[in-house]
Formats: sequence, structure tokens, C-alpha cells
Amino acid sequence: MGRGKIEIKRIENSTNRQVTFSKRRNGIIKKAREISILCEAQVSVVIFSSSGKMSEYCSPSTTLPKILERYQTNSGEKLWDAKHESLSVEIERMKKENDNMQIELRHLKGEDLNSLYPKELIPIEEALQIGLTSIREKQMEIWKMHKKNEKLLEEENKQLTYMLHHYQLAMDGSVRELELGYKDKEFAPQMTMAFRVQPIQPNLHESK
Amino acid sequence: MGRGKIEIKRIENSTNRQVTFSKRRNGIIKKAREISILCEAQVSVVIFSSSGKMSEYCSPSTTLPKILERYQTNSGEKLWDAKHESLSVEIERMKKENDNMQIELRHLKGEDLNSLYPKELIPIEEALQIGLTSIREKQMEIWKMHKKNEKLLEEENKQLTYMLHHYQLAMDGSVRELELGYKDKEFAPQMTMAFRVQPIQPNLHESK
DNA sequence: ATCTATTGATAATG
DNA sequence: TCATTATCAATAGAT
Repeated sequence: MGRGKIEIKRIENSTNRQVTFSKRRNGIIKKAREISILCEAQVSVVIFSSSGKMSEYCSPSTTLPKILERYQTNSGEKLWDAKHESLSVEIERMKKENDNMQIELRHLKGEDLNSLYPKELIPIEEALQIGLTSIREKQMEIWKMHKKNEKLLEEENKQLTYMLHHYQLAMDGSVRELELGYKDKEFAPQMTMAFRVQPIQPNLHESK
Repeated sequence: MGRGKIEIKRIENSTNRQVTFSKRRNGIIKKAREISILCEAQVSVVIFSSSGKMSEYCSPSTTLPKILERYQTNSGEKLWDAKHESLSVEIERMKKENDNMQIELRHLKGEDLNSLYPKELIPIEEALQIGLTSIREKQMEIWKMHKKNEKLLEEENKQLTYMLHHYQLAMDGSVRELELGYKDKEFAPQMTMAFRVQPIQPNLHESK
């Protein structure tokens, strides 16, 4: 149909090809719309041009996903289920892993022990023993840290008390000097600064 | 095109509709094939007749899943990703659950304790203590069962020994009677049968 | 894009 | 469903 018959093979002229694509694409979509209406058919057409431009048609009575769903049940072909399958396998794998851990946890917590053979109790007991030892070591470690911290604070306290004492002596001196008529009031504060100590900041959470 | 123009609206005559469907479906698929070849287009056509019969065409250079993949990236529409997403969410959820259990297990085994606050050590210690108590109770229970079993076996032994003793006495009697000329040899075995006891069959795995 | 000669598709019919 | 064919629709090539 046209000014001449054309062979059905790739159109070499790029412009011609592009033009023919446009015309025929419109034709196909028009036909798809017509058969949808005339025959109550459900039609889906998806067309990509060689340049990558997409065109589509879908019967108004449906949607592409619905058509594809129907396609799958009808053809038995998997369009996207293949992708889903790998995910389902992954879920199955994790579920098993989950169950195993759940069971292990329950056993460690002393539950469901009847489902075990007597022999199987031994490694669990050992694990618990090791866990308990570790926990208690950790607690001991923390307790020691607290203790050490206390000691440091006590020492700091002692030092501060000592400083304070000197400061008071100095103040008393200043007051006396003031009373005696000394004019230079700058010395006393400078001296107290010299006695100041670095605050100790032990960190109880250093392990976190 | 045909012996008369037709209006584009539902064909009421069912037979006509069916025939027209067939013809036009072939026409569309032919056109799809042609544009594929002429213009290097990628085309997918899926048609369902009103009676549910499916026809499809897909360019030879591709497959329907590939076209749909391209459709999705091109249109941004989700064809199957909704399902895909829900599965991904499920996987994510399980992964988190998994991780939590993994951590709990490690803590119970005395690992990674540095990642905990001192306060958090206490419930773990308690859980371990409870677990250990349960395990040991279970072991004690099993031990008692063994013990009980032993006792039963011992008793059975004693009984059997007693029976054996009687049997031997009876045999001795028979022999003596035989020596004294008694003819009735049937009595002795019958007496031993009367002494037989039921075997005791304790089941050490009764808890499994 | 638009035009139009020509081929292609198909409605009606058998 | 299949074949025929008159008629309309699509479109190739030109503008």
C-alpha cells in the first residue's frame, strides 16, 4: 500500500526508516484500539523504536499488569517470577537460619531441653559456663575500673583540700597584709591560679 | 476496507465479532512483524479475545521480559516491582531479626561484651544463670533416671538369680529322680516356665 | 506535515 | 473455518 510495494526487510535509509516507523506505529496502535472496541478484546502493545523511543497501547478495560498477569497464567511462562523466585529462596534460607538461632537461643535459656539428647546438653552447659565466666570477668573489670576511679577521685579530693588550705592561708595573709597597709592586691589571685590542678576525668564508659 | 465501511463500536453479532477478531488479530501481528523488520523496532503484542484465547507477538531480537524490563525503566511504572518490593521488605525485616539474634547469641556466649553498657550485663548474667540451672536440672533428672534404671536392673538381676537357683534345684531334683528311675521327664521344663519373669525395659530416651 | 497513487486489509458473502 | 472479492484503509514516495 503506497506508491510502490516494498520488500519486508530493513529499510537502509535512516530517514525513511524513521518516517515509516512513525506511520506504521500509529497504524498498529490504531488497529489495536479498533480491535479492542470492535471485538471486546484486551490488547497490549509496546513498541520501542530503534532509537529507543517507547510507544504503548493498552485496552481501556484493563491495565498492562493485569494483562501480564493473565499472560503468565495463560502461557505458564514466567515473566517476573524468576526474579521473585531468587528472593523467595533467600527468604527461605534466612527463615531456616532464623529458626536455628531461635532454637539455639531457647536452649541456652534453658527452654525446650526435652527435645535434646542427653549428650547434646553438655556443649550447651559448657557454652553457658563460658558465657557466665566472660560476663563475670567483664563485671569484675568494670568493678575494678570503678574502684580505680574512686581512688583517683579521692586523691584529687585530697589534693584539692590541700590547695584549698594553702589558698585560705594565702587569703589570710592577704587580709593581714591589707590590714598592715600593703597596696599590691594582684599577687594573691595569681598565686591561687598557680595552685590549680588539672581536673581528672575518668571515663566509666571507655569500653563503649 | 471491505465490502462496506463499519463503525468502530462493539460488533453485536457474536459470530461476526469472532471472525473479525481473527482477521484483525492476524493483521495486527503481521504489522507488528513488519515494523520489527522494516524499522528494527522491538515490539510486543499481547491480545486476549473476549472468549479468553490469547495471542502474542514479540520481536525476534528480544523477549517479553526484556521488553517489560525496558518498559519499566522507560515509563517509571511498576509492573511487578510492587511484589518485588514486598519481598525485599520481608528480607530486610528478617535480616534485622537475624542480626539481633546473632548479637544476643554472641552476648550469651560471652562475646562482644564491650559493646554493652554495664547495666546491660545484668540481665544477660541472669539469663545465663537460669539457663545453666535448667541445664543442670535436666542433667540431674537424667542422672536420676539412669540411677533408677540401674536399680530396676539390679532387682531384675536378683530375681533372675533367684529363679536360676530354683531352676537348678529343680534340675538337680529331676536328675536325682531320673537316677531314681522316674520316667516322667515333662515336669521339670514346665516348672521352669512358671518361674519366668517379665523382662523390664526401661527407656532412657523417654523424654525424646 | 500533507498529498495521493498504490498496495494491503478486511467485511460481506459463499 | 476457508476462499473470494469488492471496498475501504494504510501508507510509500513525493512535495
